[in-house]
Amino acid sequence: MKVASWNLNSIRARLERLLAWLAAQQPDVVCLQELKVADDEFPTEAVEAAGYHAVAHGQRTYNGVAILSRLPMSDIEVGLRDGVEDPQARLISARVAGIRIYSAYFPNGGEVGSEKFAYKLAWMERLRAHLEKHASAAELLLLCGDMNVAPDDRDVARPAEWNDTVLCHPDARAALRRFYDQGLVDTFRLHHQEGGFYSWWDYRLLGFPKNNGLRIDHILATEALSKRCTEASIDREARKGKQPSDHAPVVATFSDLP
DNA sequence: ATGGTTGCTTAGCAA
Repeated sequence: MKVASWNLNSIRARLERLLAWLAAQQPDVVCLQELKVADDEFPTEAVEAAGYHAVAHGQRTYNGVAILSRLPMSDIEVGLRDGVEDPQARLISARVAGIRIYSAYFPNGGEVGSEKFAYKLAWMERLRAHLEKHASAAELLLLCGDMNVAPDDRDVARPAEWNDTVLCHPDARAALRRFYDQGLVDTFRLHHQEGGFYSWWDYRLLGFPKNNGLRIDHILATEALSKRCTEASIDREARKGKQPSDHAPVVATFSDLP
């Protein structure tokens, strides 16, 4: 089973790119983030014509997450459902072939010390608590998404420029490590201990031509699933060309699954 | 370098 995660930065602006990528790469499951459309504007027909079921949790202008799957999905869950009043559409999950798969768009966090940064850290802790409650260590589970955290300096082209930002701040990295401590494995790191691989390049800094990138999009797997992860990669090619998303798709392949 | 670009929505916000 080939699973991907991709922050599209608007599914409306990126639909043709998405369809071309699905046709070329043939993933079985794709977790999407930053749809920026309400559910009634999600391009369900185009995705189904490409051979994928789709479930989405969107909102107008901001955020929005979805899962595309060639296999049927069941037990759809939307949001954190922890009693906190939160209108931001950042989480959806579905069961596919016996695996619970989450598509998550972690808050960016704005500036260190801001309200947004506090919300980011709180949201990460809410998600961790949700997984602790709903996902046992033995369960087959994937947490995929734009996590807006580069795990360590290997994942940052220019650490000195980024270490004081919300993407690399020690508190953000510590919050991400708590997912690892809970038994989730970074599938990309599993196969690539060396640095120099990135999934996001800032439009503003002209980051892609300078390769001033960070690895902030991740596919985390429970230990049982991680043992079946045969390869992991980042499709840097998909960041090239006209009107790209600022993110590249990240991919992980699992054996002994449909 | 407190810069720069992109998308959504329509001048300003978010990333």
